[in-house]
Amino acid sequence: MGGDSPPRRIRADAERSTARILEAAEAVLAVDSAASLERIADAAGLARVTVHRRFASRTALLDALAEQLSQRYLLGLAKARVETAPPLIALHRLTEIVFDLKLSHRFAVQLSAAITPAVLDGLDLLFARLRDAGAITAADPVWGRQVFLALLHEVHDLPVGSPTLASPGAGDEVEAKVSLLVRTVVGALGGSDPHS
Amino acid sequence: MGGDSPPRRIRADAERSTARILEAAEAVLAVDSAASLERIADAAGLARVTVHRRFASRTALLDALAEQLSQRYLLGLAKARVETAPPLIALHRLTEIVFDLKLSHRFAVQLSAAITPAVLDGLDLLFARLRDAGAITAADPVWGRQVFLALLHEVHDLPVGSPTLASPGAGDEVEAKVSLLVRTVVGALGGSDPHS
DNA sequence: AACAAGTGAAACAAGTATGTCACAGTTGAC
DNA sequence: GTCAACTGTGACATACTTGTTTCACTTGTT
Repeated sequence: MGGDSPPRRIRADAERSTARILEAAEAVLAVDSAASLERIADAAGLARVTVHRRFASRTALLDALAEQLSQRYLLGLAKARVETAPPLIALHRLTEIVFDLKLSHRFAVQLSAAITPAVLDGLDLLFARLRDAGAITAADPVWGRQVFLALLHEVHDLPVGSPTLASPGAGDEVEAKVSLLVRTVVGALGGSDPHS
Repeated sequence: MGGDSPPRRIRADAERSTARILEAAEAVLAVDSAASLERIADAAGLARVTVHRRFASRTALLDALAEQLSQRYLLGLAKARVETAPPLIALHRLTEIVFDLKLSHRFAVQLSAAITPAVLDGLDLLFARLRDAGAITAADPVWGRQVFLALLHEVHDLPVGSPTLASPGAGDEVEAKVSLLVRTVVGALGGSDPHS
């Protein structure tokens, strides 16, 4: 009784729509996590029906979004060479990469499904390596991970004029934030200040 | 043309209902910030109509809740003697008090109206005093306040079995969390470890 | 005891969000 | 160019939430 799945080709058109919907959803939901599908569709420049055609339900859209964010985190962990690079360097690089994603981390974390076990494992490994290298004294990598994620938000949407970011030279804005985060996290976890 | 406000006595009955509704709202909204008034009414053991009688609208309920939380924070700041006590002691005491409130801080902060300017000022004063006393090196009290609030969440709902909380003796559970928070915040803000 | 205040049940109205459908027109793939 | 896939418009059904009103009943206050 096997009805063959009809040979439904997916047009390049449709795939672009899917991408635009996900993009719009990320932006809109970051501001208001209860935003309607209509507002997401508007932001994507598409009709609401199209959203329903690409995603069976609101939940399906949320799931797809979580999956996408999760993939980005995993890619970031890989690019930062969390497993092999000197852990302090990896932490610095990972922060840079995550900032570059420019996604709303507050939303990403709130969307618990985006932080998959694999992502957690990667982060835990990083903080275990930081501990083993003596960069921090906090024994529990889970605690390190939580502190990192919590402070990530705060640093990320820190107003640009903040005195806290005042860098000596007319340095890079992002670089200042990354340095602040690394310094703060390491300090919070009982490390000696890795200052120059 | 001044119509006297009708001499409407407020029965003790009604005041209890109001309190129960606020209590239930705090608990329910902490889990799901978009929970319906019906679910709040159920949690309060009252009918939905009664909620509407005590609070003109959903917004009015939210406002009242924010007001209540704000008052608790202010009382906590006063009891911790943020303005006069040695700042490190005040930080420790304030953390204890806020934990005792047992309210969902994640929700309280999300409910931005609860953190009124007066509360912010109190916190900023505390971190300015910590800086002046040399307990921390972070110059910007605003940054200190943000770090404090962010880490407050993490420490507050830390699982009890966490290795991070392992205290030498069979010490107080809350005391361990308070110490961890103070240590972490001070470290994050560049203070020398106030360890024994 | 008397009266005002409070409550629950039930019904109602209005608004909004989700999800589906049919139809006509457009666009990509071969 | 042909056909299937894709899209927008408009309409529809359903469900949920907020807010109001009426009525009968209970409870606090004096």
